[in-house]
Amino acid sequence: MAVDRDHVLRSAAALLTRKSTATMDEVARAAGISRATLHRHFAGRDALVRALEEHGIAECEAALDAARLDEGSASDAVHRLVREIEPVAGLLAFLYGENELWEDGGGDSWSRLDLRIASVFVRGQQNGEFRIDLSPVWLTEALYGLVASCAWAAQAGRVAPKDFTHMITELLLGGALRREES
Amino acid sequence: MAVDRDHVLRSAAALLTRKSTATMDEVARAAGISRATLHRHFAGRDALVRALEEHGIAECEAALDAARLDEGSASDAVHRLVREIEPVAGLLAFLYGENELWEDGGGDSWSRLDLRIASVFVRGQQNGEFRIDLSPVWLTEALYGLVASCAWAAQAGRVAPKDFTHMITELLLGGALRREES
DNA sequence: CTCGTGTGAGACAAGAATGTCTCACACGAG
DNA sequence: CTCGTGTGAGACATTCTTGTCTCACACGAG
Repeated sequence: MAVDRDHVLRSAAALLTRKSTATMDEVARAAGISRATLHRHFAGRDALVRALEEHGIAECEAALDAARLDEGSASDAVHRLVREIEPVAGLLAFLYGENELWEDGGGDSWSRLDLRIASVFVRGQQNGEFRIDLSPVWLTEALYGLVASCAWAAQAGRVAPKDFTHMITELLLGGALRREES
Repeated sequence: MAVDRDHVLRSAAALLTRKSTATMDEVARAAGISRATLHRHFAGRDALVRALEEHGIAECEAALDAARLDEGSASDAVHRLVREIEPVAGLLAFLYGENELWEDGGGDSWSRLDLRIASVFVRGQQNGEFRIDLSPVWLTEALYGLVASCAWAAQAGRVAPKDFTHMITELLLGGALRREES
């Protein structure tokens, strides 16, 4: 009978992404529980958002670990990264849009994630895989943006969720231009 | 002595992008006016957000007009599009993150914008400029995502605003991979 | 069955945000 | 100068949200 904390957090992220001013009552109903129960698990709105942040960070770190970013070519690493991120894309999209979190502490965790992702692009540039006129910081931000866009578009039914990895990696790595070679 | 409506809307967008739960009082102070004056110009929070949406749509339509999307190659059209969008990127980023707008009416205006942008990608695919395994819908969404990412990153000082057009168009069209040719 | 745990529903007060109002004041036009 | 307009500051009631509490009930373990 215990509430599924993970399910609550995912529902909250999905709802708050669409409607950032949603009340605790709306969050509770979206998760299929009562406001009282939501309050039993999260002291308040702040606590909920902070839990959302911590949960998102933990999931992303796990995804980065699973992606083994240091192995193989940088391109393959990006592929694995996007594939591992897909399950938590909704969470990441919410957190990425919630810029206020980055200001009041907790930014260290995000910096660490940023650094790990950016290092893949650095590696790709150093070994000649990636072009050097686009900074690793920008490529990292762009990855976030594409993941969030794809998550939102999929949630809205505008794109097929099954193409998540393909759409993001192909665009991020290869761009929209048609290539004669390869 | 009249309040600069455009300035108020831009301030509001910039603030609400960072802190979506900001109070009317905070919005007013961010714009350098009193809450009373803000209320004289926008009946309430809903009215403010709706005005923000209408203003954003109008600016984007103007940007699309100025970009002359039907002329020249599709690549050049995308370049012009991004360049014209830059001044309203902050506004667009806010509206893109505020998905709740798309649900309760007004979605028609956005659909029209979507269609105009997507048609550029359709044209590019038809004349062989763009690859056909990435749908125009996705490319449109990706463009939004990249514009929003770049606007946020620039606002946070993580990337140089002057590279706005270059970073977005190069990544969107060419991707991150290094190319031997050309 | 009986008990303990966890939940839903709802009441309640405290607090915050909103919307409206009044008043004083600065400014420009005449 | 005098007037009209638009603004800032603040008071005020209303509404919404929040946080806490109580009570009844469903469920599983024993």
